[in-house]
Amino acid sequence: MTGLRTGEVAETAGVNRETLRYYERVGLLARPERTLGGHRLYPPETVTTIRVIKAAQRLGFTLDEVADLLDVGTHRHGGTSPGLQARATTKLAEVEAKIADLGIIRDTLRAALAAGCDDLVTCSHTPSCPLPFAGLAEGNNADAGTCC
Amino acid sequence: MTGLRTGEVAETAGVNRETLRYYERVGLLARPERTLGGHRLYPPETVTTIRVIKAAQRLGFTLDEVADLLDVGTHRHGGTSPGLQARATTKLAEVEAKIADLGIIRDTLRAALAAGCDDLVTCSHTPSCPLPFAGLAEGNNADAGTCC
DNA sequence: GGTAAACCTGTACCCGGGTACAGGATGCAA
DNA sequence: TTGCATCCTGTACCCGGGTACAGGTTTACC
Repeated sequence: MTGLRTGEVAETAGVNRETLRYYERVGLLARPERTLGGHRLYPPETVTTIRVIKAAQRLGFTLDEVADLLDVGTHRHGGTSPGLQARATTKLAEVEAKIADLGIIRDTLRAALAAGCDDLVTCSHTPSCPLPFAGLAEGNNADAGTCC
Repeated sequence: MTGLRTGEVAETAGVNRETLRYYERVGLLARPERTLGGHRLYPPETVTTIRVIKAAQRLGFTLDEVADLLDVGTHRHGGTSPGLQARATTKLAEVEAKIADLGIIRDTLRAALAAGCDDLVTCSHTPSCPLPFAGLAEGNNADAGTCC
């Protein structure tokens, strides 16, 4: 009847105690044994599971996806859902897209700094402004040249 | 007593009508004039304001920050808060940090794919596994050996 | 056997950025 | 004047990922 208690697991894994309850609630952690008095007794590998969850989360997976991934690991008999390799490939594409997107944003911010923009509303009327006020088709033409 | 009505502004600016009410609620849009019956009558520049908001949002600013930026533009007399240049500099650093972070994640996913990981739980017990189950923020990149 | 720390439960709340009603009132054209 | 589109208000809900009580047990140690 050994096992780790909530506080021990939480501290070892570096998460809040409430987080353990939360993970149990949403099905990420199996319901552990209990003492006679009702206190949770976690098997030691729970700490590993939580680290796995946190690592996957850090890779960009949502908790729902992590739950699927853990299921894949534990009872992958039917093979109905794609495995980690397939999901990682998908996720990699997402991450790369996000990086590209942020690259554009970074370049835009740099351009705004270089152009000396200091007032969004003025900029939005200035044709030479690098900020992407997409589709300001009509509207009055302000002076060209230096922005804002 | 002319002006654009909610639906016109929403459609022209490409947002939901409810979003206008929401922006008004949180102080991003000034409360517009009303008809005698209580319908909102927006000045035409509201469309521009909304586009500015959306553009700033896309650059990574939160709505709170956008509100500040718009205030800076309209009554920047006291000069108590930093201007767009300063904020953009800060935001640029944040974006660059996020890009770097995602780069690590991308590399990790690639390593996991290269190593053939297909089971998180097994991986977590395998010393050669490239997945970062222990230390996350330290930027440890593993080489792709065979895993799992 | 006393006391303090740890634990239990349920419920509500937080963040940001909106969206979705329901039930009335207005605006505008025919 | 009628009919329908549009608009009004307030309130509640959504997403993800937790956090924070309050009020009551249980466990551990001395």
